[in-house]
Amino acid sequence: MRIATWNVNSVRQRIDLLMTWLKERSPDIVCLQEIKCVDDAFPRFEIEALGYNVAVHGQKTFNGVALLSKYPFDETRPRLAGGDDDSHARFLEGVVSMPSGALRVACLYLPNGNPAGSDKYTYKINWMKRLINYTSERLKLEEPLVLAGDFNVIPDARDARNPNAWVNDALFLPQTRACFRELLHGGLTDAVRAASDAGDLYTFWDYQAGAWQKNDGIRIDHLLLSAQAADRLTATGIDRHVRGWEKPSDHVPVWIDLDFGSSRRD
DNA sequence: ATGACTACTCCCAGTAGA
Repeated sequence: MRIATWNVNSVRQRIDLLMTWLKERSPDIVCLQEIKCVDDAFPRFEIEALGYNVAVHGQKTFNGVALLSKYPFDETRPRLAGGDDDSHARFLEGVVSMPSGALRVACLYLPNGNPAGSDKYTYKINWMKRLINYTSERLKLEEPLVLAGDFNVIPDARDARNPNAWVNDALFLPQTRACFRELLHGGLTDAVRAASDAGDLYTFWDYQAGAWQKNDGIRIDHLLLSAQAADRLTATGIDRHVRGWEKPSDHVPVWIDLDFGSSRRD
């Protein structure tokens, strides 16, 4: 079972690269962020033709998330609990059935939060608290659970090529990192970090100032696993070569393999 | 260095991203 996350920065601009990458990496479940379109404008038929079930939670212009799955969804649910006045399309949960039981995947696009000290930062921190509450509820189910998406959090100095450039940024402020640690301490494993202590595991390079050419990257796209998922982890990967393709997103896909004992990659 | 680049939008200068 291969599960991937990718912030595509407009699915309509990225559809050709998305199709190429789906064929190359053949993930079973994909979490997409920043699709930047309403549900009806999502290129669902092309993706369905590759054998995926598609669930979309979009909005006009900004944000928007989607789930693709080769396994049929038992359930999909948009929106993160606790935000009655939150109109941003940033969260979509899906459940599929494995022989051993349910597998739950939450696709999320956590707010950027810049500039620090603004209403946007307050919104980010409140959103993280809602995510912590959601996680503590779901962990009670004692199921395989994967939180996958663009967290807009640099967890640690080794997750940035130039950490000093980010010290006043909403992605790296102490309060942001404290919320992320609280999320992990609730019982989640950062899959990429479970597999490697290396630096240079970046998932985002800015379009500006030659960031890609200088490898001035940060690691902000994550897959966080419940114990029942982490016990099945066999591989992780970051498809950084996709950043070098023509007309790339500024983020690249990140993926994990989970062993459920009977699917095609186990 | 008030920058740089990309994508969006009642179409094109302003907003957002990170």
